[in-house]
Order: sequence, then structure tokens, then C-alpha cells
Amino acid sequence: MAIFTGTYQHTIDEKNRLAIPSSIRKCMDEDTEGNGFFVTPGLDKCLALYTPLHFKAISEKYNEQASTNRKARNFQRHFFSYTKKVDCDKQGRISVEPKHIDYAGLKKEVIIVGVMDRIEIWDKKSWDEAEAGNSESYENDAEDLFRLGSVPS
Amino acid sequence: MAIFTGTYQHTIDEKNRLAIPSSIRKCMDEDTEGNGFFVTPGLDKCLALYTPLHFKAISEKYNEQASTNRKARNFQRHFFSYTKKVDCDKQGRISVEPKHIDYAGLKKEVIIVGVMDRIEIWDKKSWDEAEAGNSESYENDAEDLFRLGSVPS
DNA sequence: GTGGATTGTGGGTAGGGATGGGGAATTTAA
DNA sequence: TTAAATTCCCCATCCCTACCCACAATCCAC
Repeated sequence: MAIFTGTYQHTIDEKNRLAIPSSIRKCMDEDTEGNGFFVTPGLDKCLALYTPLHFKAISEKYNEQASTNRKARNFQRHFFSYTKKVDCDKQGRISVEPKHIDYAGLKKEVIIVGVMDRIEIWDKKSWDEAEAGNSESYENDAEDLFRLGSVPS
Repeated sequence: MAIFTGTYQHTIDEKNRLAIPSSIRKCMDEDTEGNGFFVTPGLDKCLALYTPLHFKAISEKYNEQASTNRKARNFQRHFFSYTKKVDCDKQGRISVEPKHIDYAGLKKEVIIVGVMDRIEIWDKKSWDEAEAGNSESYENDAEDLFRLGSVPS
């Protein structure tokens, strides 16, 4: 499965179009992962984009929980109703729904980041604020999270 | 899996290009390990380069940390967003992002070192300072680390 | 020592990527 | 049936990346 990395600054134009970085598009294999993305409401007020293959895996996981848990069912309703499948146009752009723009507080300048199994879209201002904290605690968090063994250095 | 060793002094040119020593490139097998490198923010303010095969193993380890844990989530964001996949050009060079140059404080002269499963890139000045301390305590550290039969993974 | 091959470094240039805007096709409303 | 609106496609521009070639230094073989 594709592993996404990197940080990119792109712009949303007046038609709500947003170019997905070509290096991100190139690192997914359409035959196995499908084409396009599922745009979902991410945690921490960003948008999270998943490949069709990975979205399927997530859906199945949520579905197991929902069958026995009322809170999970409500979460499931919100999550799926707020999710939209999009395809890239010939220029490699997706169009972002107004409701998603509102949710993540997107302005013209946005940051696109690859985070392992997903692509996140942030408003530039929010990202800069969050990232300042994350980079500060990076080395300490690395030691905390992996102290109990299993450190790939 | 490839084991990297050695110390090399190379230069970053005005286009932010850096030649990977040919003896390092030659000791990895593209068929099994993939081509190019993942440039990651290493601990102790250097850059750590991994082969695609090894980076995949690291990602899977990080993936075990639930993304519902806030600290783990922010760590993942920082690590993967700061990581960039690069390929060597026909001259065996990679291009280093400005962000990575800042992080490791790289100037024109840099030191490239092979450290077992990864390649580290240091600013020459930082390396010389760190190395002075390391070589001084080398024999003592060796005794400490191996006294209890523990293997430094 | 000498010649050739390999390696590291520098610089010009073509092609691809990000972005903006016009226009055709489809939909919705009147 | 026509007008207005939305969506998607295509082209045009700018800029940056990565390729190509060139040269210098080093290493190696003989």
C-alpha cells in the first residue's frame, strides 16, 4: 500500500479546485488502490484523503464497531455523510466541497501533507501553528512512544 | 538488507544538490530494496536516509501506534510530513529540501556517514564536535552497553 | 610514471507541474 | 423552449525541476 510523505503548499482557486501534488499521485498504483480519493473529515480540523482501497478497509473496521455500539453508530453516520469521493481532472486537480472548506477553515493557501496512509489538507495558518508544537516535541515524543523496545532508532 | 558504513565529506551546491558516495550506492540492491531514499529528520539534528524497503518497515512499526492517540498522531504528522522520497539523478545526486537544510543546519560542507541500516547527513562543523565527544568516550561506552549482554539495536 | 576510467562538482536548457481563464456540455429554473 | 448556472475540459502561461553536457580531481591498472 502506498506510503505518503512530504509537505506541499498549494492554492485553492475561485472554482474551489486544488491540485494534488504530482509526486503524491505518482506514488499510488491505480490498479491496486483505485483512482481518485475519498475526502473525509479528519481529526484536528483538517481533511483526510484516503485511497479507495484504504477507505474500504476503514469502512469495514467502523462497521464492525457500529453493529454493537450506539456511539459508534452515530459517529459512523456523521463520518460517511461528510465523506465525498472525488476524482482528479486531467490537470491533477480535485474540487473541494464548500462544506469541507468550512470544516477545515480553508482559505486560499493550503498545506497538503502526506501522513503515512493518508493525505491531509490544512489551512496554512492552522498548519503552521500545529507544526510549531509538533516539531518542538518531536525528539521527546519519539523516545516516549518507542521506549518499550521496538525502536527503529 | 544493506549495511552502510564509512565517512565521506561532500558539498551541497547552490542548487541544493548532494552527491551520494558511489560506494554507498553500490552496496544496495535496487531489485530488493527499491531505488532512491526516504530522507527523514533524524535524531540529534541530522538527516537520516533509509532505503524504501527499510522505510516501509519503519512505517509499519509507527502504524501500530493508534492514530486515535493524540501524541502519536502528532508525531506521525511531523515525521511523515518532514520526510521526502528522493531519487538520484544520473550523476548520483539527490536534491535536499530547504526545510531539511534548515533542520540539520547544513552549510556547504557536509559529512555523509553510513550507520548500519541508514545513511546520516551532518553539517561538517556539528559532526566534528559530536565526533570529538564520541571518539573520546567510545571505549567506555562500549563496555557499558555490552556489559549486560544487551544488544544496541 | 602514464593513461584511462570513475567520481564529484558546476552550469545551461528543455520539459513537466501548478495555476488561471475561456468555452462547451449538461442541468435547473422560469 | 429559453435563460441562467454549474461542471468539466482544454489551452496558455510561468516557474521550477531534473536532465544533459562539460570539466576537474582522484583512483586504478599496467
